[in-house]
Amino acid sequence: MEIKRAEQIAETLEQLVFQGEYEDGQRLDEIKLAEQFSVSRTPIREALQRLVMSGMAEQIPRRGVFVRQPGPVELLEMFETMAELEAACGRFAAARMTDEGLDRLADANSRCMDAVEEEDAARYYLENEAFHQEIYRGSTNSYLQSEALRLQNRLKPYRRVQLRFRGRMAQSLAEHEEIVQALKAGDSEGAAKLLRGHVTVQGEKFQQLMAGLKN
Amino acid sequence: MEIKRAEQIAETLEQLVFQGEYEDGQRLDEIKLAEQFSVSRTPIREALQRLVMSGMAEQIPRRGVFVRQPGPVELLEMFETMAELEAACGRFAAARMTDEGLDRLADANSRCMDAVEEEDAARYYLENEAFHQEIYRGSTNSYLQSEALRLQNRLKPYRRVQLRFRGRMAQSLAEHEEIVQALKAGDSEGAAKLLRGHVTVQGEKFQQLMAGLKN
DNA sequence: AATTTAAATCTTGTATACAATAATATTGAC
DNA sequence: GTCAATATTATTGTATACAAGATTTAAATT
Repeated sequence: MEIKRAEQIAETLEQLVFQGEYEDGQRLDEIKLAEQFSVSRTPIREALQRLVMSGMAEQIPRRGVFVRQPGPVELLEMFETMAELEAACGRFAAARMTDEGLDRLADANSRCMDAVEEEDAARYYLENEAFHQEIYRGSTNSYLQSEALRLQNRLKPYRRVQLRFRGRMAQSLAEHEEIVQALKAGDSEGAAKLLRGHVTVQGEKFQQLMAGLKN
Repeated sequence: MEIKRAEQIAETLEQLVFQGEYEDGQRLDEIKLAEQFSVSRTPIREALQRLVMSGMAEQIPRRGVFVRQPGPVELLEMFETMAELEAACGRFAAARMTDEGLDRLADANSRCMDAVEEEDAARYYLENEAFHQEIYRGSTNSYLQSEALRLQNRLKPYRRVQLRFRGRMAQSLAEHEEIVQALKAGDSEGAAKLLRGHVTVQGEKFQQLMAGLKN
């Protein structure tokens, strides 16, 4: 592993935890990681602290830090919370989005449409992310926006999976269309409700997939 | 200043920043803090990182960390977000709270009532906090609960102020009563709307007070 | 005198050394 | 042979030493 500084190490470790490189409960050995990254324990410890702060690991004093992969229950809770955050963004966005913002949203959605036509799930995943981020931005509340971005990023690896469902992309796109209409109409309640449902479905699909894998 | 370990130092620093001990933009000098706490720079740096992570300070690489007191705009944004988080908690709580939870909520509210009768603002502040936390808990979503607790804690020093408004405590209590009724009735939409309003008023009162102080 | 350049100083970031505590192994008693 | 007590080892947490970059001060040149 190449030499990096603390911040980059934290990012890399996040990626590794996201990718399931470490399993739940595994202790992150400071010394081994220091050797792997060819640095001393100091920047490793800083990176580990960041992992702990972002909820991806747990620290037990004098024992070490242990990766904490969210279980099915916590994931469902996180999806539920994401749905509520997005609903909140939509509520504000409906009342506050500028014409430019609505244009950007329409553009983002048309790129989603392109991805569906190309049946490019990887691209849809990215464009969909951008679409939602445009709504966060539209809330005109940078704190809420950053919180939404944070959780979106945290759920990233789990959202990816649910697009595998047959017809999910097309359905998702149809929901997008409704959401855009509500936002254009300035319908706060409608936008909030639609976004809540849109994201909740993601969580449910994910749960279905997880349950399916267990059988 | 007494000797403490990193975690305690972080807590103490948070308190100090909360109390406005350091003004916005002030650099937190590692060496000076190390001397003040009678420890080396290492635990100080850990504590500073935690401050940065919790958004109470900003880190500029190779320059240092600087306290970041939220301005009026950001505070309004945070109150708005709090309102939405509480609304979300209420939405779930209305559908999920157990009888025991409802009992605890009623108890918490009656303690709020006691505080109002005693005209004890400090106590009302505490009991009110407990009342809201009971609703977070009632959401039966520990992730959402922890997020709500996090923001509630972050807004703590600013909520305190708005209780100074004449009649605010009594009005707040009346709103509580409505909220309890909606939760008991299982009225998700009602509970969400009431809580949103209840918290939004707090933010608005705070804004009024800030505007008043400027004149 | 003002501006630019270079030197010195200060500060952060990293590495290493040490201290304290937890985990493990070893020895002894029953 | 098993359990307990103690010694050993390993690991985290803190202190100190060093390296690299940023800021300030001083000097030199125009």
